[in-house]
Amino acid sequence: MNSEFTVAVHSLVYLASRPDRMATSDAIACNVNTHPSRIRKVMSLLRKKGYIATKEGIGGGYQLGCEPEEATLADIYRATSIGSIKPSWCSGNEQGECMIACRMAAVMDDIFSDTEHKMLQHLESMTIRDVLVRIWTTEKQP
Amino acid sequence: MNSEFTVAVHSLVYLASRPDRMATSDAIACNVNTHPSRIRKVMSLLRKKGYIATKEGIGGGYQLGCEPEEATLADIYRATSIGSIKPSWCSGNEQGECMIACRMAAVMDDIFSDTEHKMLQHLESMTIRDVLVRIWTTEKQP
DNA sequence: TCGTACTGTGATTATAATGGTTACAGTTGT
DNA sequence: ACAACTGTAACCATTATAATCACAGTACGA
Repeated sequence: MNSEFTVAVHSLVYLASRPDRMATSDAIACNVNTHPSRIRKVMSLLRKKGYIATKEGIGGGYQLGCEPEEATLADIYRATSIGSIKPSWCSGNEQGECMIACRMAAVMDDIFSDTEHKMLQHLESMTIRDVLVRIWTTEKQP
Repeated sequence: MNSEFTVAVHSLVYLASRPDRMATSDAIACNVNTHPSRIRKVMSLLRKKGYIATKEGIGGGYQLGCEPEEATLADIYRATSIGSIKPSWCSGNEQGECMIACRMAAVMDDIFSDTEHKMLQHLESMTIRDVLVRIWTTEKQP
């Protein structure tokens, strides 16, 4: 899982928590604890999938483009991190003679793909609203 | 998922494919396509969990310490990659005033932990033997 | 018992991935 | 026109990853 997912979920939860469901990249970045430019990049991904509406120019910023109880973590994962379960390094050698060396990468690909699918099924069960509720009900660590 | 998992699975499948279920780190490294030293490090993790027996000295090497149909990918994941689903970067600020900034990291930790658990349930259903069979039955890409 | 072929592990280096930062063009309300 | 925003690309710093090196320890066999 890459950290764009974390940034995306945090940003959406933050927006969902605001009365007008709006904020600038500066305000979000400050809450997420990263750079506004990074927020804008992630928001750009979310906008393409309709989870965010943007308003440029003065008084602009980002607004939630969906209901918090409708956006699932699976949606967010698909928008920001699809494929990230698979490590970039691959074993074996496609051109070799040995069947194992030659086919392992493809078999592992399938396994990662199946595993990601299972993971998505799980993420499907959690929404942005659920995350917000978890925050409200989690005891602050002493 | 980190690539130690890939190395571990590949190595075990390779061993399982050999008549005597033995090989040196050099032979495994050559098949996996990495450095023998890396293989030895991963084998070290697997040995601690009993999936591998090692024999030092001349004529030594690694031998499968389990039945291929008993070692699940979940076992291998636990031995090599536990926790790797969680990105190293965390959002928010634990010391802050804002509930969201303050608690998001902990909530995301829980989510990652639950998700990893689901992933393990899935990996539980596949064994080293299954991976070997997949390799034997997968058509080589043209 | 010495030499060779192994493993075990720490240290170092090279490379790739990640996150932070800057820069600047485009947009919009005042 | 200008100030306050977003959109994106480019670049730099840091971190993570994989490769490599180094060398001590072990075991077999001549």
